[in-house]
Formats: sequence, C-alpha cells, structure tokens
Amino acid sequence: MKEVTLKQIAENLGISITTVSKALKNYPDVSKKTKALVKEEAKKLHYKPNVFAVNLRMQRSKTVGLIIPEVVHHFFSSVVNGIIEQAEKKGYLVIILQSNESSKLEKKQIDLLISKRVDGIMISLASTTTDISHLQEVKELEIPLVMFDKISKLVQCSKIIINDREAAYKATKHLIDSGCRRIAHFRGALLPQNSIDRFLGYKKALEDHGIVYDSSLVYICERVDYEDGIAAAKQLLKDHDDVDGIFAITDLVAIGAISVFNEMGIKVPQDISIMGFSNWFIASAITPSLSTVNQPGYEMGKKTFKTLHKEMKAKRDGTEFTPVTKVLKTAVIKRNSTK
Amino acid sequence: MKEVTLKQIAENLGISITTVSKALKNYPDVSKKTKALVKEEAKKLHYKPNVFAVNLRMQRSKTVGLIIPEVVHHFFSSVVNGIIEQAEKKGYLVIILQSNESSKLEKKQIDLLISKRVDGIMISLASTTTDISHLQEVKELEIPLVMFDKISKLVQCSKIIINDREAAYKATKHLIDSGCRRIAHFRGALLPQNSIDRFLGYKKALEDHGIVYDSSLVYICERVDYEDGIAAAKQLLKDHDDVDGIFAITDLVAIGAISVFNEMGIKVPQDISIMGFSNWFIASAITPSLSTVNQPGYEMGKKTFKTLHKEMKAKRDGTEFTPVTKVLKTAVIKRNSTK
DNA sequence: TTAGCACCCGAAAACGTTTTCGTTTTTTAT
DNA sequence: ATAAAAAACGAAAACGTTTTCGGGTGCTAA
Repeated sequence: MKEVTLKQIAENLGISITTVSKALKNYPDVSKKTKALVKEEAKKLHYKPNVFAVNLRMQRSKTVGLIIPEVVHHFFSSVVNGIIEQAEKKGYLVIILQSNESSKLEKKQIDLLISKRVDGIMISLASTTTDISHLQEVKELEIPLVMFDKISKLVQCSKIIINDREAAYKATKHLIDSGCRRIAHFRGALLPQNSIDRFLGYKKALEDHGIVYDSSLVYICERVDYEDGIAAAKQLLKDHDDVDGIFAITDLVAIGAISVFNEMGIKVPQDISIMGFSNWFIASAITPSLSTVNQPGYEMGKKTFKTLHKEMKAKRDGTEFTPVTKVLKTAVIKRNSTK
Repeated sequence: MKEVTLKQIAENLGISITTVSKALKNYPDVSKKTKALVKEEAKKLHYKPNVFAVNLRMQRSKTVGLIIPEVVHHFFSSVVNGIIEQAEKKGYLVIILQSNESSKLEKKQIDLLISKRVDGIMISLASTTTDISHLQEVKELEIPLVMFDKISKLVQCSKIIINDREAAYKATKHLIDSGCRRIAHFRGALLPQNSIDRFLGYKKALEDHGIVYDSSLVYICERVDYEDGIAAAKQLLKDHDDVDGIFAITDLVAIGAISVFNEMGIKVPQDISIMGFSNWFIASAITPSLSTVNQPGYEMGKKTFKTLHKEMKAKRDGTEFTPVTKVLKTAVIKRNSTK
C-alpha cells in the first residue's frame, strides 16, 4: 500500500505533475475539465499532500511552540486551552514545552523550537529568568514571538498581560473597604515581576488609604503553594495577634492559610478576612468560599495566539508589524472569606 | 543572513556535499582530518540541519501526537507532564490536542495528526466514543498507537491503565471496614468504561461483605464536576436519612458533597463518611481532608510515552512488536473524611 | 494568410538532506 | 615495480511538493 502522490495521480490521468498540483490548488491556468478529473481521482485515491515536502518547499510548518513554567497548574492549563482552541481554528498545531521554572531549560527549549522551525513562539517566562539572550535570538531570526503573563520588559515583542499591580491594589482595597486595618501580605519570591507588582499594588493601596505599611506583615512564599500558605499563616499567628486581613499572592496560598485558621478555630472572615488571587475554580468550593481576583487565563491564551497569528501573517505577507501590548481586565470576586 | 546549509560548508571547504554530510554523521569512510575540518566549519557557521529536509528524506518527524478529553484537568495535566518530560528526553516533541469529550472532534484530530505525519499517537478517549473506526485507520497506516486511562477494548494496541474496578472495590471496602453499612455511590455517566468499572467495583464490594445492593443509593453525575456533587448530595438528603457513607467517582464530586454537608451542619465523617477518587492534590487541602484513591497520572504519562517509544523503535528497526497492557497500581489514601 | 491573443499545459528548478554505489587515491604485499 | 586491498571521496538519485517560465494550441481580427 504505497503512499498516494501527485505523481501517482498524474500517471493515472496521463498528465503532468505540474498540472495536477495546479488543478488541486485551483490555479486559473487549468481547464475546468482537467480540474474536475484531477479532483475526482485525488478523492478516489484518498490523496493527502505530504506535509514534509510542503514544509520543505514552503519553508513553514504550520506549527507553533509554547513554553510555560508548569503544565500542572490551573492558570496555565487554562491558557493552554485558549491557545490550542484558537490555533486549531486557524489550522495550526501547538507544541508544548515545560520549563519547570528553570531558566536553563527554557533556553534549551527555545533552541529546540528554533531547530524544529516552528512558525512562531509563545512563552511565559520562568520566575528566575533574567538573561534574555535566548529571546533576542528569536527576534534576530525574525521568528514571531509573543510573551504572556510572565514577561520581560526588556524584550521587544507583543505582550498579553494583566495589570498585576492594579489587580493587587483592587484586592487590597476590597479588604480595606470591608473594614480591615491590619492587613498582611503573603507574597511570592523576590524576583518574578508579578510577585513584585502584586506587592507594590498592596503597598500602594495601604498608603492611599492612610494605613501605614508595616514590613513585618509581609511573608514570603517561595514556592507559592499550599504548604507555603500553611507555613506563612502559622508564622503570622506567632508574630501578631492583631491582624484582621490577609492578601495572598495566589488562591492556593490563601487556601493553605484558611485551612490553618479552620483548624485553629479562628473564624474567617469574622476574625480575619482573606483575599486570594487568580480565581482558581476550586476557590468557590472550599469553606468558606474564597474572595479573589479573577485572572482570565482562557482569554489570555486566546488573545496570545491571535496576536501571534497576526504577526505570522504579517511576516508571510512581508508587511510591517509593530508589537502590541494588551492588558486584560481583572475583577474582584467577592465570596465568603471577606466581609 | 542566509541559512547555513551543507552546500555552504562544502563550498567553503572545496569538498562535496556528500562528504560534509557524512563527516557530520561520523561515517567511517571519511578521514579523521576532513571530519575535523567539517565539524569546525559547521560550528563556526552555526550550522543547523534543516529539519524539513531531514523529515522529507527520512519520512519521520520526531514528533508525536497526544489527544486528551480536557487540558484543564488535574489528572490529565499530570499525564501530560509525564509524557512531555519523557518525550523530551528522547528528543521527541509533543503536539497536544483536546477532544473536549467530543467523539467527532476526536476523529478530526486523529486525521489532523495523520496528515501531519506524526511518528506516533497517544490517546485517552472521549467519554462518548463508541465508534472506533478512526483508531482502526491509525492501525492500518501502521502508526504506533498507545491508549491510556480511557481506552477501548476493541482496539488492538498497547494500553496503560489502572484497574478501576479493583480500585473502586478497595475504596468501598475501606468505607465498609470503617463501619459504614448504608453506602451510596455518586457515579459518572452510563457510558464511559471507567464509570462502569468503578460502579461494578462498588457493587462487588458490597456483595462480598454481605451488604445488599440498593439501586436507589446510586446517583448519576453526568458531567462529573463540583456542581454535580452538590446536586447529588442534596438529592441524597431528600431521599434517604440513613446513609452513612458515600463513594464518589471523583474527588471533585466528593468535594461538592462535602460542601453541602458542611453547610447543613452534617458532620463528616461522624455522621457520614466520604471517599473520593483520583487523589487530586486539593483533596488534602479541604476541610475535612478527603480520603481517596491515588490515581498515578504522572506515572501513567511516563509509561505511556515509553511504551510508544518502544513501538516506534520497533517499527523503524522492522522488528515485531506485540501490544502490551500495563496496569498501574492504585492505593487507598486515608484522610479525615472517613473514620 | 498572419499577427495577436486567450487559453492550457508541462519541463525544470528549487527546497536541503541522506545514502547507494562507483570512482579515485593511497597503502600494503609481493 | 606492480597488483591487490583498503581508504577516501563524490555523482547522482531520491524524498514530494510548488512555481516560474516557455511553449503549443486554437481562435479572432486585420
């Protein structure tokens, strides 16, 4: 059972390969009659063009690459969902790689994608990435590039993000508006930009509302997970007895904290209010349900691919494309962990 | 800045393309001297083979396809994690598609992967898939195929699964051993095999321990999500007042049920014990923490790719490969939702 | 009749590699 | 010195497409 090729069809019909190819692509210099004949024969033999040959000839793969820090992560998997849905609509396939928050791996994977000659690359940076030479290389090779969520301001490319600072501001303000005055912050590691931005938003909200910023109320959660939340909450209880609100960098951290308070018999939100971040869907399923800030992962994925697609199209057409930065809307979601 | 090709190197060195190619691949019929020269020049020019040409020539892409029902799902994202990690080790890239539990989409995506000429395919079926002709086609084209978790017994291929029936049996037995006698089951839809198997395991456990099976204690959760769990729990409270245990098909359903009981002031596990399934990590974070059965997603992903890799290798070498079925171990994890 | 003009068609190059097989060069043995 | 053997190299085909460009028809108008 040999592969069906253009040659096959051409021989069956006694015409040239050229004509067959053109007929299938509706070139104007092929008569209606031959077009019909060719198409019929192609259907009969179940002809499928050999993508390898097409790729080689066209110098493109109709495949794009995606690098994210973690696959097993609600926010990123939502992004992935948005991306692959949109990509499929446009006839593109997506190769997914995971940097595991390692800058070194990230570099390797960029090289891998380049060597696979993907038509475009989407990336959310590892927390530790500071050297961005691998991304500059992508730009130099003129491979369309879009960054999302965890970006670097130093790279000239399109970006799809939220305003972490503003979102954190809104979250903190919500706590203040509901009556909290001693508000702690469970932040992420020192380096990642969104960890910094959320911290700054928190600080600014305090200052704007006449609350003195107290650095002893800020706890660092290195890995930003459930255990970190538990640890921070326990430490907080040791250090302070007057805190009436917590803004956690992420829902998971907030949930860790809640579980500690539940266990200790500390009432949420009566004794202490808690805000999360991301609106991970489980936030509505815990007790008490978690107030949080919505971070639109699916939307972000959609927008990311759409932007990449425009850029790839511009490259094919040889038209100019100026990078855009799109800031997606966030919104406070009030539930039962705040008053 | 033109692409560097073998031709380029050959011209620079005044030798033939053939020799350059062979030198880079350490063919024995190239002298050490020329090999060194060629390699040096290649490094200097940053030569990277054109994969499109390699693919065409070799008739393979070093790319595999993966189809799963949902990306945003803890279990499946764990599987994805295991797969892409393992694939990268072997130099393969993974194209991920999502069937959205639609049999029609699944079929389309198989066609897509075939037309992209991936070297192998891994799939977990959509719940509604009964017609398996698209998978037969994969077999006919002799594309290596491995199914995992949600499989079809009608397809002759390697399979990586857990024993759902046995796992459900163990979960139910755990409830019985802890003193429960009226045990309800929140099951999934009627069709998917794992929904059936878990139900059968539940039933068998009852019968083996002298408890009469009562079909009025079985509730169907069509979409197997949090809301389903809530609905089923509420219905259960209306229908019965003597139930002392629930085995839910999935952690999320169990969590939905717990949230209802928490709200109603029904004590878990004192008044009613609850078992989940999957050991989704959030299971340890809710109150009370959820007893469940561990379903090793990461392991499953690893094993799935490894098996596919063996099959692909066998195909290249022209050696025979007989499909294997690997059943991964599951274990009951006792937490605070059971006595 | 002949130039001009649609209208069709196909030869051939190009994309960049891999590999077979024949040829040339060098080395070894006689 | 010469034949045989071994080592090194290269021509060319092949993978299957797309696209340019140069014809060859047959028709119309002068």
